[in-house]
Amino acid sequence: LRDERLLARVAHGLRPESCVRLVGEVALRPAGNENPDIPTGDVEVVVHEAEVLAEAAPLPFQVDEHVEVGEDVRLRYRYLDLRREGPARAIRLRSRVTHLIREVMDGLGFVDVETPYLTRSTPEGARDFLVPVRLQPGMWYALPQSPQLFKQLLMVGGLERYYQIARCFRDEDLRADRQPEFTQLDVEMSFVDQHDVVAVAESVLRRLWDGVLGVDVPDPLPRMTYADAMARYGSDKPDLRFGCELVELTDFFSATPFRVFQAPYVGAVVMPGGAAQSRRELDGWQEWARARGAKGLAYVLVQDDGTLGGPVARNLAEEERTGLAAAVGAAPGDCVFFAADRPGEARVLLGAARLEIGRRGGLIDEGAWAFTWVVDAPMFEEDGEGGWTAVHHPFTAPTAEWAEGFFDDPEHALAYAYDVVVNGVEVGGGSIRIHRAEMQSQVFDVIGLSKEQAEEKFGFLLEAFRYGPPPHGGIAFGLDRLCALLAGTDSIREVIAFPKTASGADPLTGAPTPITSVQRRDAGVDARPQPSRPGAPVPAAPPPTRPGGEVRPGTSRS
RNA sequence: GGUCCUGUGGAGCAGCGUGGAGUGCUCGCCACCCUGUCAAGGUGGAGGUCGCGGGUUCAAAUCCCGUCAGGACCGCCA
Repeated sequence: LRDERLLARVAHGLRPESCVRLVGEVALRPAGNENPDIPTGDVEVVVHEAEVLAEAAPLPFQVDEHVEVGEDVRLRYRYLDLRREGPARAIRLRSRVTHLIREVMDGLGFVDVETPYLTRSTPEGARDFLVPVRLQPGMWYALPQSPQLFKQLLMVGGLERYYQIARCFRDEDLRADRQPEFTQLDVEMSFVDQHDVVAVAESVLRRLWDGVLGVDVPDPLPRMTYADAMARYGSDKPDLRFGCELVELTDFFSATPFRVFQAPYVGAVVMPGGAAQSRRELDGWQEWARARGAKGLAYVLVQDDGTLGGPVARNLAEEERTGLAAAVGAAPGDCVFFAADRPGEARVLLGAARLEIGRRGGLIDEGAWAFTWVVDAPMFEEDGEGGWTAVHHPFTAPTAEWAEGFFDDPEHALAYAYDVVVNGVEVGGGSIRIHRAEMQSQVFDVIGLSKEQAEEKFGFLLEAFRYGPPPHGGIAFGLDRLCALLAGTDSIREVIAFPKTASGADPLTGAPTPITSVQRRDAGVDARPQPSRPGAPVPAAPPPTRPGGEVRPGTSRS
């Protein structure tokens, strides 16, 4: 269209978000018409030709940074949402991240290998997503929870340095930081110890934070032991952007008359200025604690004159009241929260309280980056039925100190297992693997896995390990969590192009959907597997073990 | 499996505690007017089974029970 009046009419009738082709001259705006709020605010286009390539229907929501839109509507029309500046930036940031990762890994001589997405179910750990196999009615693939076993096979295969940006699938409940399919940067290396893996991981993090944010990451990153993290922060992924460390008071209260504090462990965390809270707020903490399965959250208020207030104070002995503030490092005006229980449970509760104190009190420096490694994780934990289960996975090697002793003292045995934590978010985790058969069978013994059961689950890996496997170890990063951190968002949905909602649905496509009876028949969903088929044992009920993988998901455990 | 929050024209909210006419706000949409505009301005208009089902009541968006959907968390998630 060249006629000026027609041009004006076309332009006038256009809705926002229509797709147009314009021909004209770019010119500086006349004085006074500049708009400093937009990138193109200094120039304008004097149009002399216009064509509507595709008109936009009235929009379900305004594609406009100034309007808040609910997430369900955004995801239903994600293609419109992605036209907005924030969402578009998050997706482009992710592309930048994967690019930088490939640069680093390639530069370090790593080989990018794709492992199968249609693979074998391992009946423990997270639930598998299952895929029926038309060619073998009644038989099922599982989508991988991680490429863990394949990457170890690649080490046996002599690849030496493997990485992959791999999709992983876990059929568990969703969270702000958990999707049923998510992406891992998966890494495995041969002839290495923990320091080598840590060094590679740090170069990835360093490049990402520098390349995306221009932020220098400390070199090397700080480390703390798992035991330290639990004792000081009540978490295996401590947020180190603020203090408020846990204080153990078991000895302090060793002779207490207060029955509640006559427990294997008593600890406290101080809320600065917390004595000014209203009764309603203090009651709110009780509700908060009960929502996490605790009986409550005992507290005392340190009053301005140094005496103690609150319902717990009068239950304490005289010398406990006078010495308490000093023992926990509380000042007048502070509130002290207590937990008395078995150490694990109490510390987790105090750790959660600490985070809540940080959030409510505005103690967290939002501009800060607090990195740390958490190392020397325990090898085993109680399975709740009188036995032991692997904390990380059953191929995780004990530390040198525990190489001989782990079998006799599984409770205290430590592993070459390491997590990297950023601002309280576990972004990666890995371990050095066992590559010697004798040690491996000892571990299986500890977790109560018979030779036959081990054979059935991991036979192919154990067989591979008969042929001279190199010592190896690795790590995996949660790519979605890395991107969310770099993008400054709490939800990984923001850095996933088409994420799923809490019920596992995709509001855009409507997935999942029922299938037709024809699809059902073709897929062999209801067919019974042929028991005689070779290599297809009908799985027996699994013993309570938790085999391996990495990037333990977000929530803390005792 | 559990706890909590939310659900009101197309979008975002208020109204709900203490029941009384689908009431209100911001934006969008439609028409017209105006206009060197860029989150334009003016006038007028359309658009809602208050998520759904049941109950209590003379009367329910509001109170109760159930259910569905979304969100946060616990469990779960090697």
